[in-house]
Amino acid sequence: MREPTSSLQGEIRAFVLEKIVGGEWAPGARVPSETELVARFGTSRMTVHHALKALTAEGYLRRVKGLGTFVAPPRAHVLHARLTDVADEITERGGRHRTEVLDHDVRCASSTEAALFQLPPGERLLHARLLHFENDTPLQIEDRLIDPARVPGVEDLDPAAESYFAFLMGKVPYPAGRAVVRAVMPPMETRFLLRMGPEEPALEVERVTRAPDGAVLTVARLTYPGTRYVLSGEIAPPIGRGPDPVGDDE
Amino acid sequence: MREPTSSLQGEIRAFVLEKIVGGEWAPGARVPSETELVARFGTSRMTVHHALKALTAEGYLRRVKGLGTFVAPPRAHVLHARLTDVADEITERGGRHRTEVLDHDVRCASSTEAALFQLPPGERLLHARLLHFENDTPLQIEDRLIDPARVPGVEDLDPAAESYFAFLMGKVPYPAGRAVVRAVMPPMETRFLLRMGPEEPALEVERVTRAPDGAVLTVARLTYPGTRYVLSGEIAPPIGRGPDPVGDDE
DNA sequence: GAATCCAGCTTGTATAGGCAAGTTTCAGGC
DNA sequence: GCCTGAAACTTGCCTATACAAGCTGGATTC
Repeated sequence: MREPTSSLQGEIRAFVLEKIVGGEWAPGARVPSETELVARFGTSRMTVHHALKALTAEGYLRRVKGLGTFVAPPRAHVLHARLTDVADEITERGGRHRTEVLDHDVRCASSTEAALFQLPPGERLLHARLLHFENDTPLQIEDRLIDPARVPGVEDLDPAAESYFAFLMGKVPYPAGRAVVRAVMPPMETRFLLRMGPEEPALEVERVTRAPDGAVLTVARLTYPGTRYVLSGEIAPPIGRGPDPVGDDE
Repeated sequence: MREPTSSLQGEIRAFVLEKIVGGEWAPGARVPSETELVARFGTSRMTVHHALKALTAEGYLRRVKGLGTFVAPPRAHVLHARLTDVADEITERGGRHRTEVLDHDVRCASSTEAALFQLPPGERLLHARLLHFENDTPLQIEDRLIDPARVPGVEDLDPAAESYFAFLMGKVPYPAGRAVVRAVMPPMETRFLLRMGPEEPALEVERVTRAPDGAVLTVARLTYPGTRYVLSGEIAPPIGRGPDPVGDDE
């Protein structure tokens, strides 16, 4: 992470960050107060304040009104793994992507499906099952349910032409949600479709996508052959999001 | 995500964020300039400026000097999965944790290991293989290599008493690194140790942890029984980190 | 001794002004 | 038409000041 020291804020930021990641200031330790840093760097308090506030938002510091600034205790690391469109992923590494539609219908929600979507049972749900190929080798089975009432126009979409991922991204650019990653032994049909070996496990990513208001838009189960796909990402300390990053414990 | 409108910055932030996540302002669209928002909210420019800057750091906006402020194009979603200490994870959900040491020795690095650590071959490496139990049921095999030259005191650690994760966290609180998650069919010995079923796959997390200066500190391979463990996390748009969050493409 | 209050520290927030630096646009001169 | 340059706009950054709100510790008072 390169640190621009071109600005005064950047200088203060680099100074504090270096002490933290270098271990000189241990987690929980007191950081010099704003006025002390003002004296050290000869800047105005606002400049110091904004440098420290930025580091707080990034999870390195913890500030308590009336008390002072402290090095945040890192209790966990976070894996940041990109969940991209499988079509993008394939074309990005120079492959050829093709979609085969296995199932595509509108059904009435079963009781479990209705509970998942927090809808009354019997509500209409769009269901699609797609097989994604990379250079004519199957790479992913996408099993997806969508609430068509919340995603207008999705019923007219041709999944072979435009992916649901891209379509939903266009409709709801900033969704929330959860995902679960597991290792499974898939059923015979899946093994056959993905041309998997007799002992080969599958990596399964199941994700629930919600609109900003909390309503479930879509539930997707993505199945990959274990020998042909891995999930990878960067590791970093947790990042604060929004103006109220603390207030969880203690 | 609750939004405090108690402050003027919070009001402006909520106003802009609501337009973005609500889809009213599409990705790439122009956001009112600072002076326009000043006129609308009747605040000083700095107040508007800091509200917009915070949203930029969180990845919602993109600002170009001389041009204006725009809604950031969300190109991918990111899975934020916490990688915690198994011991913490188990005790947090009320379980009893116990560690069994399978292997614990100092060896000379093989050529592949040396390449992994970017060290000359034959350098001393600490190797440990641990079996973690939750209520006497095996949950994880931890296979770990550590560079003792970079982690002083690690050779005196008793892995059954304190986890390497916690020890390393104390030594290098803010590490960097990468992790890979895959589904595998583990060898016989692993299946036996983890008491896995005959057809049960395993979830494997392999992570490389580096010091802030880039040197590899430790490589860990964590193996879980597929039916007893899943990796889960929140999904959110990518977050900018540091003062230079863009500058990658276009 | 115990409770109270206040001074002195801390951070949070907002204001008003200024200058720098980048982009666009359009008028003017060639 | 083409190039040039200035004006007008944008964001980036810094300063100086002010007040609010929260915590701590010590002096005061009971």
